[in-house]
Amino acid sequence: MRPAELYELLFDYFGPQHWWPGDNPFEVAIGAILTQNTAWTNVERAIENLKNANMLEPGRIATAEPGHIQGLIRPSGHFRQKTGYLIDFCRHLMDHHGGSIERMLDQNLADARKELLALKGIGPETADSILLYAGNHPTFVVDAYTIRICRRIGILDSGRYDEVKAFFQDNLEPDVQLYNEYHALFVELGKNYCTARKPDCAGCPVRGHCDYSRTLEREYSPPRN
DNA sequence: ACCCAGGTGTTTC
DNA sequence: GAAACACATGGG
Repeated sequence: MRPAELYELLFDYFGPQHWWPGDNPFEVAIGAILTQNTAWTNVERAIENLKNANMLEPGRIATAEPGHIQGLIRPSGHFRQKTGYLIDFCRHLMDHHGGSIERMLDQNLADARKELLALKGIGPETADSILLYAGNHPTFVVDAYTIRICRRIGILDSGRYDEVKAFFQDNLEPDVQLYNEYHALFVELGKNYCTARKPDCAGCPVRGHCDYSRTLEREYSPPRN
């Protein structure tokens, strides 16, 4: 099965996903950091707390007391670590882009990506999420679901981020809306069917294409706690 | 009481 | 390089 066929299958089954939830590019970026290894419902609480405290602004977070931010984003988990990430990110925006994430992302894709990856707490997936969902750049987002599902289906063997990303970008047109839906559909499929360590194939839209039993012994899982 | 969640950084072979 | 571990809350 090719990437374009898989997309069609998933889209026909799940429909449009309307990602990314968020009122503006800055909120999307904050959400991308907060959702690292964390359920989205917990991130919603954290973002709501930031809004209610009138702290969802680059200038506010950049100069905030860490303890203040920690208390607000506590529900999203890893809250001390993520507080540092948020403050560093916002200071960078203030120091280099006048506090405007739009300005930061309004440059060519490669340069913007490199700049994001240089920040502490922003790895490849978070960088690509921000570029795609906040900056409308055509960059394919890879996550643990993407890797696990592709290996089970057997359309891909590598578990390395850059190789998986390249596989999709080499086999699809660089289309922002396509990449947007595709990643969201992988997450939806992963949450509902291709769960970690369990087949759970009843009703799965890729049932019949899946090679779970063969790949079980070298199943991909994210880092354990 | 487990296991997991829209990862990343650090340490250690 | 690649594994292994820390980071942490909330839901199933």
